[in-house]
Amino acid sequence: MDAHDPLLASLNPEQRTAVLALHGPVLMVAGAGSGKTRAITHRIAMLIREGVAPSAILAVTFTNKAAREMRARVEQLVGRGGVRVGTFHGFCASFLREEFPVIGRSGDFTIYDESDSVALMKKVLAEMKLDPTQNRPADLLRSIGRWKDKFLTPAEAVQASTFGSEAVAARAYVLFDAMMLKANACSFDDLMVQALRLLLDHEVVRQRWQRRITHVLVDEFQDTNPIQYALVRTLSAATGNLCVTGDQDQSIYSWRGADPSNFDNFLSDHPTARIVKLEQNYRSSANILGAASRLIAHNKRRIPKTLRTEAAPGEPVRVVVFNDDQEEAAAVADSAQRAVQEGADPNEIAVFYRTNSLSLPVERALMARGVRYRVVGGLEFFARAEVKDLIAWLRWMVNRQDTVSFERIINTPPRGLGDTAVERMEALALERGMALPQLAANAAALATLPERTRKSALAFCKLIGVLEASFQEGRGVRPFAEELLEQTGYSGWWATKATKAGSLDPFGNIGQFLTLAAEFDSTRGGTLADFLADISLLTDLDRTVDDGPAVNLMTLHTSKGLEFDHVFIVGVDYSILPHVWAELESRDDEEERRLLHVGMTRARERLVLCAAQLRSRFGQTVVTGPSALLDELGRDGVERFGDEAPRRDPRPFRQRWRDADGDEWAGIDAPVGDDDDEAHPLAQLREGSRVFHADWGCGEVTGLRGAARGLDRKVVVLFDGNQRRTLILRHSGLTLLD
DNA sequence: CCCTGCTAATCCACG
DNA sequence: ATTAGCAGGG
Repeated sequence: MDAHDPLLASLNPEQRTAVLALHGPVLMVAGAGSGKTRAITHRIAMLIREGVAPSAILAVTFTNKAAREMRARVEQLVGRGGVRVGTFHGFCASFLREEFPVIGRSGDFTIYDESDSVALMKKVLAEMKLDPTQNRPADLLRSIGRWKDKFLTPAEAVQASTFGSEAVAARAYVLFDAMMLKANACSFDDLMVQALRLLLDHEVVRQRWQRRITHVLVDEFQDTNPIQYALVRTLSAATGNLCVTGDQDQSIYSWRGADPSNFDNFLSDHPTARIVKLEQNYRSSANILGAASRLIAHNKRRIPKTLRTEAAPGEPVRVVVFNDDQEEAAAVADSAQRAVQEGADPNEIAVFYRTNSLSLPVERALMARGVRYRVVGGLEFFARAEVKDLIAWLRWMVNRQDTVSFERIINTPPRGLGDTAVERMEALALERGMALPQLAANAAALATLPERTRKSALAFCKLIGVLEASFQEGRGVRPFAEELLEQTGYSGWWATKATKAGSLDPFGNIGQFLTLAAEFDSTRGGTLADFLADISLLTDLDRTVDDGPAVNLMTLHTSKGLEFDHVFIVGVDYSILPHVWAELESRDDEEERRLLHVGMTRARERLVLCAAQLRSRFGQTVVTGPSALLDELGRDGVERFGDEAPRRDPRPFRQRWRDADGDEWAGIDAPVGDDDDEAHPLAQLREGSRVFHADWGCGEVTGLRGAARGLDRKVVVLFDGNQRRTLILRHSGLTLLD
């Protein structure tokens, strides 16, 4: 091959092999920072140069962001677009929008996110007459999700589950899916389940897509679940042109059904597959790579792999243990600020953490120093009430069967159609054999309602008429959204409400949403349904416009696939990493180790790992201390500060205890026997007792709360001077005055 | 029917 | 520490 070929010149021999293996099954094992994206994009460019139509190439990435980057790089290489690059969810959504009519469903379905699904699950529970506190909707949805990951139908799940809570979940699954169908909605899991079912059950569809797509590439293959693998396997079955890329050491999504044994399945399904290994690391300093490699070597179930580097050792990896999370946050913020002052690009600085809640102290510390930052990922924006309201209105305009959205908007803003009114309308709808939304849009049918309800319902009905009249496809999403905000009276209502709640900029999020709509109108364009399908699959990560230089904050999971010059990882604490819940789910620590490994290998030049002895949790301070994983980094090229303390004994942090009354509660230590506590002077404290506190003075106990017993209860005190405080009795420092 | 104030639950990760 | 959900008064 020609070494001067621009598509090959910049590649090492391993990468060239990957690029040149154009047809047939290929497994690319690519360690962190080994130039995998480069190999994939050059491979796509090569395919196009060899005459494959761009639209016949499907590249599946893990995030929208990765998809955008890959698309841009391919376009830059070949000078033209058209390659199908997207996430599994994105591909399936557009597939279903086109193919649902084959089975008589509308392509204008609504994609339900987690909170929408919870709302629907609550209706399911109501129908089943189950108590939502006993059967938590989110738990049921998780069970259903696991069945869906395994491609089990509701009927099959019922058959497979005889045991108590599992049987309840299976019955909920049956009803939930029926209601989803009625609402013409799909959950994130459904997108893949329905797409695969269509492909498998309908030969016409299958052949259409197998002809349409001749080459399939999958990135982050270690994080695919069985359904996703079945999807790409089916799509590529006719040609066998399936190229998967991944690294088992970066498998961090087993909790959503990802199955690393897909690697083995791929090889047994494709015996002729070519295996290419990329083991040259181009990203990190030798010290960073060394520490990360020593860490991951502690995993037992792993094919040993060694990443090479030609980089200099660089500065040492630093491990710092602080007294508490405040100190930790302050130190990280100081260090980031100093780096910026010394000329570093803030965009090249990142702070990672295991759980989203850990971002808060860091955010405050950065804010206090005036350092600009952005929180990457998450759903904060799309979870805002006003954004959800507006989306619900738009959704319902497209899909009148969407009950979850309907119930959100029927009385938003308030128009006298509260719970009782809606119940009455539901009853009437049932009587008339109509769907509720249908009824709401039908003036004649509403005539029999009681005076007040009827008036409100008719007004709503009229409003729908006005909105329908002003809705014209092609005029753009933004103008319609603006009109909707006015016609429904939402703008005025929200302004008063938000101002009362103390918001300085009540239209901030709505404005951002409108900008998003305007962007859609001016770039991609399309119907309102297209727009809704797009934004349903977006996270805040994708909404981030170029907002200038800022330090990046994100979870370790979100960091996958990214790289930064400076990386700080906070909260490498006992009970946080490995996270205790991972233990409770009887998952071993290997995935948690991989998670830290992923975070570490994002760093190019500078890596700092932080832990704290004390950390605030639910507003209270708990003892944590450095994680045992920090011992596995070795000494070579690693500098430690404040990390001499012995590790805590590995007792699960969230140990469950049962008290004398049989009530279960969670805590660090075993409950102190009631016998000991009985003797304590505060044990006599009752509602109405007079008490004294060193900081707050005298006061009166107005209540005792919480599931705990004895001195572990919370006590509410109204101090003289009208200050109300809630304290844990044992640590309250109160003196009983009576 | 709407608003207020109190209570209980929350925080493991993602599209 | 924050917030969603609920009971009781206007």
